Amino acid sequence: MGRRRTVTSVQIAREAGVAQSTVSRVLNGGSVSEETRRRVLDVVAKYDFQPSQAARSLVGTRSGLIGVVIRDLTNPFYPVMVKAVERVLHQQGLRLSLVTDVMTPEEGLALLRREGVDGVVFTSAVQDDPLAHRMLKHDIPVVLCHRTLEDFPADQVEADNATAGRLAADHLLSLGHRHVGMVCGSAGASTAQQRGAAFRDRLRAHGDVTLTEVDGDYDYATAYGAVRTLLSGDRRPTALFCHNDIMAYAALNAAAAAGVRVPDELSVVGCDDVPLSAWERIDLTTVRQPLERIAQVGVELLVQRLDEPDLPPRREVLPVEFVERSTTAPASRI
Amino acid sequence: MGRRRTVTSVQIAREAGVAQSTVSRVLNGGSVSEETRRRVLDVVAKYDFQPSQAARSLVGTRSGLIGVVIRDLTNPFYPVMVKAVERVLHQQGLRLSLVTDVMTPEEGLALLRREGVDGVVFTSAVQDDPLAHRMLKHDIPVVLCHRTLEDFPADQVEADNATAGRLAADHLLSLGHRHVGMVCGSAGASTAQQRGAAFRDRLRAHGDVTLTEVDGDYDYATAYGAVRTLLSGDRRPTALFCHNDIMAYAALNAAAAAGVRVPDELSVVGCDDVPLSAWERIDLTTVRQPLERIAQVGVELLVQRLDEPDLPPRREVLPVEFVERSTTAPASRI
DNA sequence: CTGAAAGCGCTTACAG
DNA sequence: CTGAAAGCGCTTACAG
Repeated sequence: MGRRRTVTSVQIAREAGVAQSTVSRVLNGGSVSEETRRRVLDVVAKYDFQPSQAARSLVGTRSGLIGVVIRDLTNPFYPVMVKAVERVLHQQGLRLSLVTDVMTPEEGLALLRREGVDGVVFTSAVQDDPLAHRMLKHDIPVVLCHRTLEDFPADQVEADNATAGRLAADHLLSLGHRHVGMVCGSAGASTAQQRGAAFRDRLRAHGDVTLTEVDGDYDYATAYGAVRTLLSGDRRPTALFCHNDIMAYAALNAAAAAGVRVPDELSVVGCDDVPLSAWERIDLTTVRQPLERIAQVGVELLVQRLDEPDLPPRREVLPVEFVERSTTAPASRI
Repeated sequence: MGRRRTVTSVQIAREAGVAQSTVSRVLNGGSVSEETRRRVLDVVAKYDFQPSQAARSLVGTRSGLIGVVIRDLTNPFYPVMVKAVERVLHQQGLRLSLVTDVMTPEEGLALLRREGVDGVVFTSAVQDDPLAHRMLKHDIPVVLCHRTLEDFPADQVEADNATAGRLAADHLLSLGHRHVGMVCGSAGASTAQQRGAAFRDRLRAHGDVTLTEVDGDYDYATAYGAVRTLLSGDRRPTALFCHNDIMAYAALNAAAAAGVRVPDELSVVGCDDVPLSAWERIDLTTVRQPLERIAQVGVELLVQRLDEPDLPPRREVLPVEFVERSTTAPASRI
């Protein structure tokens, strides 16, 4: 109880025999004589003085805090994303304020505003995203990473999801699959829309292919259930395109539970290429998304915007890459 | 550029026709007449006013921020831990400030001090942990979750790791394994020490068993390499106890890469029981650690200590549970 | 119950 | 180059 005794710049100043404003100038790179600087820094070092971030952001124009909005941290996709974002932020001297699904969007918005974040990185925006629109309304810079929104006046970075869907379709078609299933991501997610549309178009253009779509909501349990149902039906597909890796893992596991052999009886293609996918026990054929790059470009766009708020909104689309592993095989094997 | 125009309590006060201190009282539950309260809350609602956290923590005695120190977020163990901690903190109205391996311990310490965290949750302390000791020296309350330290005057919560090691040993012994390998966690980690010692003791007590130990450093890549080497040697063990699940996955994958069949040629036991372990493609025999409980008890201990800093340090040990799945089998099968 | 005032620890013009 | 002073947006005694 009572406040912890912390050294302040006033005490540093007193001990160094200078004004408090001089300490501030030394720490923030103002013009100070070499001797004064040395004297102050000695005292700073002696106490390992750290200026209060609260005081700084109260008086300054920046808090140095960036909100990072994700969904479920236990979905293997997000740790990779958060880590990449965190790394870039840290290089820029910025701190991260995490908003996840342990709170409601309203609570998240309130927290981010109270904390006075300089900007927000969204990684899982959905159409009509309540949080994203309201941040913008509050005049807080926003960048959409990974998932994007139509007619949303903010910077956006995404993978070339249309190509991802097309590559997946071409691969399965070339293996001779003619009865195909698609495990879709959340309806409001741009990634699901783009990947799904491109995949669908490609099959349609090819002709002579049956496509069955089920909803996996980008969620392991949902996808697991959907695939089990799909596999127990009488018109079982010979191949599955899943809109992300986590749902592909669900498909792999559901197939195992149903006694359906992969890839002999069922081919599975994912999307993202999370590190797990390269494990021998998984070894998932998938489309790699440049996650590190997306995070890096996203944070860079945001940081630029902090300096120039009136820049027109920019959109970056980053290339994907097909990664063939062992969960796909020719349809003829059956 | 220029500060964003944010509504402040002064403006709320002006519009409600009261003093600024009255707004503060309404928001913090001071004594205010029903009518005044209503008038203020109307204006607060109109602007969706959020009091500045920076100002609050500058003047108040608490920042409401709790540091959470982990290592690598992409190790599947930590997202589960962080999520559990975050959930409990959020229930308590506290915010989390994440420190990971994207920064050095020194940088982490500096950040946590600048931010004025009320306390810190450590999830991966090691003996002589530089950060943990220095936090305490700076008089900041600390709780050690999951991993603990000898002679460290702070609250600590951990699983019953000795029992975990014993259960793993008993299981493998009862299956008839007499040439056993152990993939150890980081030398400085209490979990590795306790699990390792109990496992070792049990084998020694049984007698007639060869134990080969390798270092996996609680790291996927390190464990993978160590197991590959172990499996290519001439005295290949028939069973492996890995000090955590992530290293067990590495063992499973290394075995697959080496063409060693699990469980027929090699039994593998992990420790932790992360959600991944239940996947059909993994289906790992392991010892479950009550992660949610550890997080919850840890945060509770910390929150109590914020109110009563002079409480003697407490230590909680939570029970583990053996989970038999399909990565273990009798040694006689070979 | 309510208001005026002090003060938290800084940054940033403003003088000198 | 350096110091004195204002002020960021709150909470918390202190009067009334």
